[in-house]
Amino acid sequence: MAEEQLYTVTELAKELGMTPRAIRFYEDKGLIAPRRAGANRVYTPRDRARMIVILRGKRLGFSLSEIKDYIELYDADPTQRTQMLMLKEALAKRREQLSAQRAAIDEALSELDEIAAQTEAALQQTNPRLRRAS
Amino acid sequence: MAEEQLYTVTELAKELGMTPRAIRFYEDKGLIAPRRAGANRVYTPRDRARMIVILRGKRLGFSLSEIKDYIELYDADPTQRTQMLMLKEALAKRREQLSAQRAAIDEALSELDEIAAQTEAALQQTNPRLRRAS
DNA sequence: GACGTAGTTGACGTATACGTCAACCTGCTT
DNA sequence: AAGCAGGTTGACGTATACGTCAACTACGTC
Repeated sequence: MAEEQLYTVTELAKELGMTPRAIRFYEDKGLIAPRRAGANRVYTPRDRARMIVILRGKRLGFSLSEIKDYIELYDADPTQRTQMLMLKEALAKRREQLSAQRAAIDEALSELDEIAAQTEAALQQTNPRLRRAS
Repeated sequence: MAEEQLYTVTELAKELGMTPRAIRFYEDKGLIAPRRAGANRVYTPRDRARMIVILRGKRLGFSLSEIKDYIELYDADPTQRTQMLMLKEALAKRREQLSAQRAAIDEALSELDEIAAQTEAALQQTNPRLRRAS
């Protein structure tokens, strides 16, 4: 049996580029439940993998409670079709949201450019060098 | 002299698709300061125009305090070059942020699609119809 | 045995943009 | 006079994801 690497909160946090506080917070929210050595949290590679999944969820813009829901489904049975289908649906939904956000940003960008152009034009009017040059 | 249209909070709110509470909130934050008739707020077309500028700022993703700052600059003197230049800079900066957000969303989208593909593949494995068909 | 390091819990703070009361005032109408 | 619509302020609540602090415990060391 290969010895499993074990981590403390601080170690795991450092490895994953997060703070111990955040990890404990996720535990409070029921996203992860490490074993204990006395009162101290002890994380296994499995826990580490789980944290990575959580972080990926965050990157994708899911809220902690959404992440929790999907992790729980997965915990129940990773091979269940129903759960896969739900995941697919959730992904599609999130895709929609992201696309919408993207579109909103694009709109904001063009409105912003418009304003910038107007500002630029106004600047030309008052530009001391150009006032005579034109 | 044409009679200036005057609005109550509720009227202005309705016209601009917002709530009276929001308008009062902006006032608290120093973004707008309507006249009063006794204790009641009275908005002029100028105030209305100002609110529209505020709303545009929000659409562009500026925070209320940022909006306040730029409105104040504009109040000081709308034709000052310096202020125009500062505005231009702020717009450019915001443009950066938005582009970055857009890029982040694009990344999230492809990561999401990747996961969806994996999920799909896993589904194929367990799909009762396809298990024999293939 | 005092000390430093690390860990624990619980409580409170932070930021943003309002929503939701509650209690009160006011003018106008019936 | 009574009532209603609509306005006012102030205080507290909401949601999210932690940060910060305080007070305490446990462990190994010198």
